[in-house]
Amino acid sequence: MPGRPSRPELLQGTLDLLILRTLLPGRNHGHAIARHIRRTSEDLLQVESGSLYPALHRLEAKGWIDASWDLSEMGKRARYYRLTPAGRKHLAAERSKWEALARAIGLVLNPAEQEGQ
Amino acid sequence: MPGRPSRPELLQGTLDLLILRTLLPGRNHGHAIARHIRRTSEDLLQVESGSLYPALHRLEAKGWIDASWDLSEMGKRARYYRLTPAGRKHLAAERSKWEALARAIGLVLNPAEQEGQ
DNA sequence: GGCATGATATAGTCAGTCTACACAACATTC
DNA sequence: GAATGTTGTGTAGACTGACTATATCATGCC
Repeated sequence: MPGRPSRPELLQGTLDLLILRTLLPGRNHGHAIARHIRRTSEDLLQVESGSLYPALHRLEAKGWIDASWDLSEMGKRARYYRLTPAGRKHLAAERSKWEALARAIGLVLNPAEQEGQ
Repeated sequence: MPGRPSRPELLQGTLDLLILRTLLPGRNHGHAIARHIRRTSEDLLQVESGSLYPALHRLEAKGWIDASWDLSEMGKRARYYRLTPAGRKHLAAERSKWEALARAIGLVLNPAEQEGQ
């Protein structure tokens, strides 16, 4: 019986975005994707395997990425994922949705101090 | 039987933050809180009542806000909410959590282009 | 009476992240 | 050859919280 989950570190939906972005320069496998996200976020974002793999399967099912087995740099079998053309488009769309959302929330948190109530 | 929900506009957890922030200058009622969020976000964020009221009850149950009945500017009965001292602290904490998260995601989306892999 | 508006509320659905485990393959070491 | 560590993938189950849809009530107005 799994214990009490503390509330999610990551906001729902952003993980897909981070994974797709990580795959933009080229193919990669799950473990390395998680590592890359952790490192580029300066250890702020830690993607656990219980979030990572369901997300990868989800993205593959939707056709944003495709996968094939290969060997990792360490010589272990690993599943390499790659952005599909559709995934590339989707990434661009999700990215601007994120920018818009972050900006909107920023507006509420720090309003532009217009006059007129 | 409720229909198919399109995916959430808002990311999980952010609504609480927006509500608390809206109450920072002073007390307000639900309808007006939603209106304020919509306006200050330039209509990007639309909080529906099915999200709003559960969130208000949740925040009240946690002790971040308290409530009393009164009359709105329009002469209708309305439930006015006010930040508690604990809520004020919680807002500050949530706010910096949001800033950190947004920054972390920004780092992954637009890495700082350091040399070295 | 009928209708629009302001305001609060709840039921039920669903997506997605979390914790906690499990497991396979290989290398190293004793 | 047994134990151990590392790399890598995976699943089960719980939980949170936002969504759609709908209901209710009061007031003002024609």
